[in-house]
Amino acid sequence: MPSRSSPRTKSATRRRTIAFPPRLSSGYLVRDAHRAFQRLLERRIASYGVARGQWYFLRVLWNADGLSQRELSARVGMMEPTTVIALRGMEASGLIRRVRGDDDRRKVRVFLTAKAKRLRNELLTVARGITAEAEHGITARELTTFRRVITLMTANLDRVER
Amino acid sequence: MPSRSSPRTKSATRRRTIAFPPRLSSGYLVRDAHRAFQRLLERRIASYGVARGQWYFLRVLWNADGLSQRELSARVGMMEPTTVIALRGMEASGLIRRVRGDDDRRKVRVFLTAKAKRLRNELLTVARGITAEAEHGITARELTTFRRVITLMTANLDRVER
DNA sequence: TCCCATTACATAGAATGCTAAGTATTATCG
DNA sequence: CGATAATACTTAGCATTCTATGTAATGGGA
Repeated sequence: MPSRSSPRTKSATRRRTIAFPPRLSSGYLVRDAHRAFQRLLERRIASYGVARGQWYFLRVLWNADGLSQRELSARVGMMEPTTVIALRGMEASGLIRRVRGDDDRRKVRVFLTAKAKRLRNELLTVARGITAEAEHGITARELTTFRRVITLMTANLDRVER
Repeated sequence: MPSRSSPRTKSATRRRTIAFPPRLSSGYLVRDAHRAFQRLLERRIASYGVARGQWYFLRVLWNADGLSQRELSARVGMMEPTTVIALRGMEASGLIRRVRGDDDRRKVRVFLTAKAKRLRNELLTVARGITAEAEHGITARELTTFRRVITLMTANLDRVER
Protein backbone atom coordinates (compact mmCIF):
# COMPACT_ATOMS: atom_id res chain seq x y z
CA MET A 1 0.00 0.00 0.00
CA PRO A 2 2.62 2.62 0.81
CA SER A 3 4.08 2.36 -2.73
CA ARG A 4 7.54 2.52 -1.27
CA SER A 5 9.06 4.40 -4.21
CA SER A 6 7.48 4.61 -7.61
CA PRO A 7 8.90 7.95 -8.73
CA ARG A 8 7.70 7.58 -12.28
CA THR A 9 4.10 7.80 -11.15
CA LYS A 10 4.60 10.99 -9.17
CA SER A 11 3.76 14.33 -10.67
CA ALA A 12 6.63 16.47 -11.83
CA THR A 13 5.89 19.16 -9.28
CA ARG A 14 6.32 16.83 -6.29
CA ARG A 15 9.90 16.56 -5.23
CA ARG A 16 11.36 13.17 -5.94
CA THR A 17 11.43 11.03 -2.82
CA ILE A 18 14.58 9.21 -1.91
CA ALA A 19 14.41 5.46 -1.58
CA PHE A 20 16.48 3.60 0.97
CA PRO A 21 14.83 0.31 1.85
CA PRO A 22 16.09 -1.36 5.02
CA ARG A 23 17.22 -4.48 3.15
CA LEU A 24 19.83 -2.34 1.42
CA SER A 25 20.96 -0.61 4.59
CA SER A 26 23.92 -2.34 6.19
CA GLY A 27 23.22 -0.50 9.41
CA TYR A 28 19.71 -1.86 9.52
CA LEU A 29 20.83 -5.42 8.83
CA VAL A 30 23.52 -5.16 11.48
CA ARG A 31 21.06 -3.80 14.02
CA ASP A 32 18.60 -6.63 13.43
CA ALA A 33 21.32 -9.24 13.77
CA HIS A 34 22.68 -7.60 16.90
CA ARG A 35 19.32 -7.67 18.59
CA ALA A 36 18.81 -11.31 17.67
CA PHE A 37 22.22 -12.24 19.10
CA GLN A 38 21.58 -10.27 22.25
CA ARG A 39 18.18 -11.73 22.94
CA LEU A 40 19.41 -15.27 22.62
CA LEU A 41 22.57 -14.67 24.65
CA GLU A 42 20.59 -13.02 27.40
CA ARG A 43 18.21 -15.95 27.60
CA ARG A 44 20.89 -18.60 27.60
CA ILE A 45 23.10 -17.08 30.29
CA ALA A 46 20.29 -15.91 32.57
CA SER A 47 20.03 -19.38 34.10
CA TYR A 48 23.66 -19.05 35.23
CA GLY A 49 22.84 -15.83 37.06
CA VAL A 50 24.83 -13.75 34.60
CA ALA A 51 23.32 -10.65 33.03
CA ARG A 52 24.12 -9.66 29.48
CA GLY A 53 25.93 -6.52 30.63
CA GLN A 54 28.24 -8.65 32.76
CA TRP A 55 29.03 -11.11 30.02
CA TYR A 56 31.41 -8.81 28.15
CA PHE A 57 33.43 -8.20 31.27
CA LEU A 58 33.62 -11.86 32.17
CA ARG A 59 34.82 -12.62 28.68
CA VAL A 60 37.78 -10.29 29.11
CA LEU A 61 38.54 -11.21 32.72
CA TRP A 62 38.62 -14.91 31.95
CA ASN A 63 41.70 -14.20 29.88
CA ALA A 64 43.17 -11.31 31.87
CA ASP A 65 42.25 -11.45 35.53
CA GLY A 66 43.33 -8.58 37.77
CA LEU A 67 43.04 -5.70 35.29
CA SER A 68 42.35 -2.19 36.52
CA GLN A 69 38.94 -0.74 35.78
CA ARG A 70 40.35 1.57 33.16
CA GLU A 71 42.10 -1.23 31.31
CA LEU A 72 39.00 -3.31 31.58
CA SER A 73 36.84 -0.55 30.13
CA ALA A 74 39.20 -0.16 27.21
CA ARG A 75 39.31 -3.87 26.43
CA VAL A 76 35.58 -4.35 26.73
CA GLY A 77 34.95 -1.21 24.72
CA MET A 78 32.68 0.47 27.24
CA MET A 79 32.88 3.84 28.92
CA GLU A 80 34.10 3.87 32.49
CA PRO A 81 30.82 4.75 34.17
CA THR A 82 29.29 1.77 32.40
CA THR A 83 32.06 -0.40 33.80
CA VAL A 84 31.44 0.90 37.31
CA ILE A 85 27.79 -0.09 37.13
CA ALA A 86 28.45 -3.51 35.63
CA LEU A 87 31.14 -4.28 38.20
CA ARG A 88 28.91 -3.18 41.03
CA GLY A 89 26.40 -5.81 39.96
CA MET A 90 29.09 -8.42 39.49
CA GLU A 91 30.51 -7.79 42.92
CA ALA A 92 27.05 -8.00 44.46
CA SER A 93 26.40 -11.34 42.81
CA GLY A 94 29.77 -12.73 43.82
CA LEU A 95 31.46 -12.87 40.44
CA ILE A 96 34.34 -10.50 41.18
CA ARG A 97 36.30 -8.89 43.98
CA ARG A 98 37.60 -5.33 43.72
CA VAL A 99 40.95 -4.61 45.31
CA ARG A 100 42.45 -1.15 45.80
CA GLY A 101 45.96 -0.91 44.38
CA ASP A 102 48.72 -1.01 47.00
CA ASP A 103 51.20 0.97 44.98
CA ASP A 104 48.69 3.38 43.47
CA ARG A 105 45.65 3.84 45.64
CA ARG A 106 43.64 5.38 42.80
CA LYS A 107 43.54 2.09 40.96
CA VAL A 108 41.10 -0.70 41.57
CA ARG A 109 42.08 -4.12 40.35
CA VAL A 110 39.33 -6.54 39.43
CA PHE A 111 39.66 -10.23 40.25
CA LEU A 112 37.36 -13.09 39.38
CA THR A 113 36.03 -15.20 42.21
CA ALA A 114 36.27 -19.00 42.08
CA LYS A 115 32.60 -19.03 41.15
CA ALA A 116 33.21 -16.89 38.07
CA LYS A 117 36.19 -18.98 37.06
CA ARG A 118 34.13 -22.13 37.28
CA LEU A 119 31.58 -20.64 34.90
CA ARG A 120 34.13 -20.04 32.19
CA ASN A 121 34.07 -23.20 30.15
CA GLU A 122 30.37 -23.68 30.42
CA LEU A 123 29.52 -20.16 29.38
CA LEU A 124 32.00 -20.09 26.53
CA THR A 125 30.38 -23.27 25.32
CA VAL A 126 27.03 -21.52 25.42
CA ALA A 127 28.49 -18.67 23.36
CA ARG A 128 29.95 -21.04 20.81
CA GLY A 129 26.61 -22.78 20.60
CA ILE A 130 24.86 -19.54 19.76
CA THR A 131 27.47 -18.77 17.13
CA ALA A 132 27.06 -22.23 15.64
CA GLU A 133 23.31 -21.78 15.43
CA ALA A 134 23.69 -18.36 13.84
CA GLU A 135 26.12 -19.72 11.26
CA HIS A 136 24.00 -22.69 10.29
CA GLY A 137 23.79 -23.10 6.54
CA ILE A 138 26.61 -20.65 5.86
CA THR A 139 29.72 -21.90 4.09
CA ALA A 140 33.23 -21.35 5.42
CA ARG A 141 34.00 -19.16 2.43
CA GLU A 142 30.97 -16.97 3.05
CA LEU A 143 31.86 -16.71 6.71
CA THR A 144 35.35 -15.54 5.88
CA THR A 145 33.98 -12.87 3.59
CA PHE A 146 31.42 -11.88 6.18
CA ARG A 147 34.06 -11.43 8.86
CA ARG A 148 36.30 -9.41 6.61
CA VAL A 149 33.44 -7.16 5.50
CA ILE A 150 31.97 -6.45 8.91
CA THR A 151 35.38 -5.82 10.43
CA LEU A 152 36.18 -3.39 7.65
CA MET A 153 32.85 -1.62 8.12
CA THR A 154 33.53 -1.14 11.81
CA ALA A 155 36.99 0.20 11.06
CA ASN A 156 35.61 2.55 8.40
CA LEU A 157 33.03 3.97 10.79
CA ASP A 158 35.47 4.30 13.67
CA ARG A 159 37.86 6.17 11.41
CA VAL A 160 35.19 8.59 10.24
CA GLU A 161 34.59 9.61 13.84
CA ARG A 162 38.20 10.65 14.25
CA MET B 1 50.62 -13.03 30.55
CA PRO B 2 47.13 -14.39 30.04
CA SER B 3 48.33 -16.99 27.47
CA ARG B 4 44.97 -16.97 25.83
CA SER B 5 44.95 -20.67 25.11
CA SER B 6 48.04 -22.80 25.09
CA PRO B 7 46.52 -26.05 26.23
CA ARG B 8 49.61 -28.07 25.53
CA THR B 9 51.51 -26.28 28.27
CA LYS B 10 48.89 -26.92 30.93
CA SER B 11 49.27 -29.78 33.31
CA ALA B 12 47.10 -32.79 32.73
CA THR B 13 45.21 -32.22 35.97
CA ARG B 14 43.99 -28.77 34.98
CA ARG B 15 40.89 -28.89 32.88
CA ARG B 16 41.45 -27.82 29.31
CA THR B 17 40.32 -24.23 28.78
CA ILE B 18 38.09 -23.44 25.87
CA ALA B 19 39.25 -20.84 23.39
CA PHE B 20 36.80 -18.50 21.69
CA PRO B 21 38.55 -15.34 20.58
CA PRO B 22 36.25 -12.40 19.74
CA ARG B 23 37.52 -12.20 16.15
CA LEU B 24 35.93 -15.59 15.54
CA SER B 25 32.67 -14.72 17.25
CA SER B 26 30.09 -13.45 14.82
CA GLY B 27 28.12 -12.03 17.70
CA TYR B 28 31.07 -10.00 18.85
CA LEU B 29 31.76 -8.67 15.36
CA VAL B 30 28.13 -7.75 14.90
CA ARG B 31 28.01 -5.98 18.24
CA ASP B 32 31.06 -3.87 17.43
CA ALA B 33 29.68 -2.89 14.05
CA HIS B 34 26.30 -2.07 15.52
CA ARG B 35 27.81 0.26 18.07
CA ALA B 36 29.87 2.00 15.41
CA PHE B 37 26.80 2.52 13.23
CA GLN B 38 24.78 3.79 16.15
CA ARG B 39 27.33 6.27 17.36
CA LEU B 40 27.74 7.82 13.93
CA LEU B 41 24.02 7.92 13.22
CA GLU B 42 23.33 9.53 16.57
CA ARG B 43 25.88 12.23 15.91
CA ARG B 44 24.75 12.99 12.39
CA ILE B 45 21.04 13.32 13.14
CA ALA B 46 21.39 15.16 16.44
CA SER B 47 21.77 18.47 14.60
CA TYR B 48 18.32 17.93 13.09
CA GLY B 49 16.82 17.57 16.54
CA VAL B 50 16.13 13.88 16.02
CA ALA B 51 17.21 11.34 18.63
CA ARG B 52 18.39 7.90 17.63
CA GLY B 53 15.40 6.25 19.27
CA GLN B 54 13.09 8.34 17.10
CA TRP B 55 14.91 7.59 13.89
CA TYR B 56 13.58 4.07 13.52
CA PHE B 57 10.02 5.30 13.85
CA LEU B 58 10.50 8.12 11.39
CA ARG B 59 11.95 5.67 8.92
CA VAL B 60 8.79 3.58 9.00
CA LEU B 61 6.36 6.50 9.13
CA TRP B 62 7.92 8.19 6.12
CA ASN B 63 6.65 5.26 4.09
CA ALA B 64 3.49 4.44 6.00
CA ASP B 65 2.00 7.46 7.71
CA GLY B 66 -1.03 6.97 9.94
CA LEU B 67 -0.25 3.52 11.33
CA SER B 68 -1.59 2.46 14.70
CA GLN B 69 0.90 2.18 17.53
CA ARG B 70 0.72 -1.57 17.49
CA GLU B 71 1.44 -1.78 13.77
CA LEU B 72 4.20 0.72 14.19
CA SER B 73 5.77 -1.31 16.99
CA ALA B 74 5.69 -4.43 14.87
CA ARG B 75 7.23 -2.76 11.84
CA VAL B 76 9.95 -1.04 13.83
CA GLY B 77 10.61 -4.20 15.79
CA MET B 78 10.23 -2.65 19.23
CA MET B 79 7.99 -3.58 22.12
CA GLU B 80 4.93 -1.42 22.63
CA PRO B 81 6.04 0.34 25.80
CA THR B 82 9.19 1.38 23.97
CA THR B 83 7.02 2.79 21.22
CA VAL B 84 4.95 4.74 23.72
CA ILE B 85 8.04 6.42 25.12
CA ALA B 86 9.55 7.19 21.74
CA LEU B 87 6.29 8.63 20.45
CA ARG B 88 5.86 10.76 23.55
CA GLY B 89 9.19 12.39 22.77
CA MET B 90 8.35 12.76 19.11
CA GLU B 91 5.03 14.39 19.91
CA ALA B 92 6.72 16.77 22.34
CA SER B 93 9.26 17.82 19.71
CA GLY B 94 6.59 18.29 17.06
CA LEU B 95 7.43 15.38 14.79
CA ILE B 96 4.12 13.53 15.06
CA ARG B 97 0.48 13.91 16.04
CA ARG B 98 -1.45 11.12 17.74
CA VAL B 99 -5.10 10.73 16.81
CA ARG B 100 -7.59 8.45 18.57
CA GLY B 101 -9.35 6.14 16.12
CA ASP B 102 -12.91 7.15 15.27
CA ASP B 103 -14.12 3.67 14.52
CA ASP B 104 -12.16 1.93 17.27
CA ARG B 105 -11.43 4.20 20.18
CA ARG B 106 -8.72 1.89 21.54
CA LYS B 107 -6.49 2.62 18.60
CA VAL B 108 -4.18 5.58 18.25
CA ARG B 109 -3.08 6.48 14.78
CA VAL B 110 0.25 8.21 14.35
CA PHE B 111 0.70 10.95 11.76
CA LEU B 112 3.80 12.83 10.77
CA THR B 113 3.76 16.61 10.99
CA ALA B 114 4.86 18.75 8.06
CA LYS B 115 8.12 19.31 9.90
CA ALA B 116 8.83 15.57 10.02
CA LYS B 117 7.91 15.16 6.38
CA ARG B 118 10.28 17.91 5.38
CA LEU B 119 13.14 16.10 7.14
CA ARG B 120 12.67 12.97 5.14
CA ASN B 121 14.90 13.43 2.14
CA GLU B 122 17.65 15.12 4.06
CA LEU B 123 17.80 12.48 6.77
CA LEU B 124 17.62 9.58 4.36
CA THR B 125 20.54 11.16 2.59
CA VAL B 126 22.41 11.24 5.87
CA ALA B 127 21.67 7.54 6.36
CA ARG B 128 22.84 6.68 2.88
CA GLY B 129 25.99 8.65 3.52
CA ILE B 130 26.77 6.62 6.61
CA THR B 131 26.14 3.43 4.70
CA ALA B 132 28.42 4.59 1.91
CA GLU B 133 31.20 5.36 4.36
CA ALA B 134 30.78 1.99 6.05
CA GLU B 135 30.93 0.20 2.72
CA HIS B 136 34.02 1.98 1.48
CA GLY B 137 36.54 -0.42 0.01
CA ILE B 138 34.07 -3.30 -0.15
CA THR B 139 33.19 -4.80 -3.52
CA ALA B 140 29.65 -5.30 -4.73
CA ARG B 141 30.16 -9.05 -4.67
CA GLU B 142 31.34 -8.96 -1.06
CA LEU B 143 28.42 -6.78 -0.11
CA THR B 144 25.96 -9.19 -1.63
CA THR B 145 27.49 -12.05 0.31
CA PHE B 146 27.53 -9.96 3.47
CA ARG B 147 23.87 -9.13 3.18
CA ARG B 148 22.89 -12.71 2.52
CA VAL B 149 24.96 -14.00 5.44
CA ILE B 150 23.79 -11.49 8.04
CA THR B 151 20.17 -11.86 7.00
CA LEU B 152 20.46 -15.63 7.31
CA MET B 153 22.09 -15.30 10.72
CA THR B 154 19.25 -13.15 11.97
CA ALA B 155 16.70 -15.61 10.62
CA ASN B 156 18.56 -18.53 12.21
CA LEU B 157 18.60 -16.85 15.60
CA ASP B 158 14.98 -15.76 15.40
CA ARG B 159 13.95 -19.29 14.53
CA VAL B 160 15.86 -20.78 17.46
CA GLU B 161 13.87 -18.61 19.84
CA ARG B 162 10.62 -20.08 18.52
C1' DT C 1 58.42 21.64 48.69
C1' DC C 2 54.11 23.16 46.92
C1' DC C 3 50.93 24.04 43.28
C1' DC C 4 48.63 22.23 39.50
C1' DA C 5 47.93 19.08 35.87
C1' DT C 6 47.04 14.31 35.15
C1' DT C 7 45.13 9.99 36.24
C1' DA C 8 41.62 6.72 38.05
C1' DC C 9 37.21 6.13 39.66
C1' DA C 10 32.63 7.62 40.95
C1' DT C 11 28.24 10.12 40.66
C1' DA C 12 24.33 12.32 38.23
C1' DG C 13 21.19 12.41 34.88
C1' DA C 14 19.40 11.22 30.38
C1' DA C 15 18.13 7.98 26.53
C1' DT C 16 16.83 3.48 25.05
C1' DG C 17 15.02 -0.85 25.58
C1' DC C 18 12.89 -4.61 28.12
C1' DT C 19 9.10 -7.39 31.15
C1' DA C 20 5.08 -7.39 33.95
C1' DA C 21 0.96 -5.62 35.17
C1' DG C 22 -2.95 -2.14 34.68
C1' DT C 23 -6.90 0.31 32.10
C1' DA C 24 -10.15 1.14 28.59
C1' DT C 25 -12.58 -0.41 24.66
C1' DT C 26 -14.43 -3.86 21.63
C1' DA C 27 -15.76 -8.57 20.33
C1' DT C 28 -17.65 -13.08 21.40
C1' DC C 29 -20.34 -16.70 23.26
C1' DG C 30 -23.82 -18.88 26.18
C1' DC D 1 -28.12 -9.28 26.96
C1' DG D 2 -24.37 -9.83 29.97
C1' DA D 3 -20.20 -12.01 31.47
C1' DT D 4 -15.82 -12.92 29.72
C1' DA D 5 -12.14 -12.78 26.51
C1' DA D 6 -9.38 -10.31 23.43
C1' DT D 7 -7.29 -6.12 21.86
C1' DA D 8 -4.81 -1.58 22.15
C1' DC D 9 -2.49 1.19 24.68
C1' DT D 10 -0.33 2.82 29.19
C1' DT D 11 2.20 2.74 33.49
C1' DA D 12 5.78 1.09 36.53
C1' DG D 13 10.06 -0.44 37.28
C1' DC D 14 14.40 -2.25 35.93
C1' DA D 15 18.88 -2.84 33.08
C1' DT D 16 22.20 -0.98 30.06
C1' DT D 17 24.62 2.55 28.02
C1' DC D 18 26.02 7.16 27.23
C1' DT D 19 27.89 12.33 28.35
C1' DA D 20 29.19 15.61 31.70
C1' DT D 21 30.94 16.50 35.93
C1' DG D 22 32.96 15.59 40.59
C1' DT D 23 36.54 13.66 43.82
C1' DA D 24 40.65 11.50 45.41
C1' DA D 25 45.40 10.24 44.60
C1' DT D 26 49.63 10.87 42.11
C1' DG D 27 53.36 13.16 39.68
C1' DG D 28 56.13 17.00 37.67
C1' DG D 29 58.00 21.48 37.38
C1' DA D 30 59.17 26.18 39.43
